[in-house]
Amino acid sequence: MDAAARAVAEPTRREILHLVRHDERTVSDIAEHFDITRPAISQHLRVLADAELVTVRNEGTRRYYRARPEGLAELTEWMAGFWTSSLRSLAIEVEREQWNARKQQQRKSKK
Amino acid sequence: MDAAARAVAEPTRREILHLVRHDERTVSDIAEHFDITRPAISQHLRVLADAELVTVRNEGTRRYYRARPEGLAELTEWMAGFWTSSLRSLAIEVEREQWNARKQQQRKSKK
DNA sequence: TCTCTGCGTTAGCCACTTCTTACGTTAGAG
DNA sequence: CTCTAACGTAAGAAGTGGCTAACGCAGAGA
Repeated sequence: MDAAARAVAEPTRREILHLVRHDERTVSDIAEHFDITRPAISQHLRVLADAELVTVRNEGTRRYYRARPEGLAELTEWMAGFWTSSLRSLAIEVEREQWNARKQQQRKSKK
Repeated sequence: MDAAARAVAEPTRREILHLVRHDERTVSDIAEHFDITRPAISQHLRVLADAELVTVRNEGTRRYYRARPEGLAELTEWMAGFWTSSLRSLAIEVEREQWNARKQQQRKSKK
């Protein structure tokens, strides 16, 4: 969750998420919408992928990125539940689990 | 909006927000919960205040900080509205449930 | 008045982030 | 096999962010 929050904090990454929120796009396609170079976009996509906010599909030499709805839903839900004390421990636990899951490079079962 | 997203990206600031989410607290009071110095807390509070996520009340030499619910609500709503309409309504539903739970001041765990 | 408390601000340092340039890799075309 | 397109990655520069130490300032009390 910490990774997702930091990923969304970047304006460029938010624009990228908005671009791939419905359709999948290649890296070059995404890069055309910005003034920065393609490698910079690749690095942003890596951050988004580590935060599990996007998924990738390989097709030949091309890589199609797409927003991962579950990750975004988790982030939104965490945001909404930030205020209630009853959900505090839950949020912390989820954050810890996802941190461990990321370190172990394994997929976590979603709610 | 951009300021709010950046403010929440910091773990320390999220903890601060959590501390003042219900009761107002002084800077020294907040600083006692962390290992960092009081000026560092002041700087974090300034970021949160600039993002309009907290409000201040002066009383003598003391400054009481408190979370500003509207600020977080805007952030949550923006997050929810970032994607598809289906996810949006889901997130709003969750938010409404938790708002009701908070109003009831009950400690029961909710979904 | 003088002193103390509570807090904000500044300067400087260190760590992290973001970007570009250059290079390495893989898959398909010819 | 050679060439090219579409990537990822490494390395370094430049910028940003968070922290501490030191200082400044206003309010309360003796």
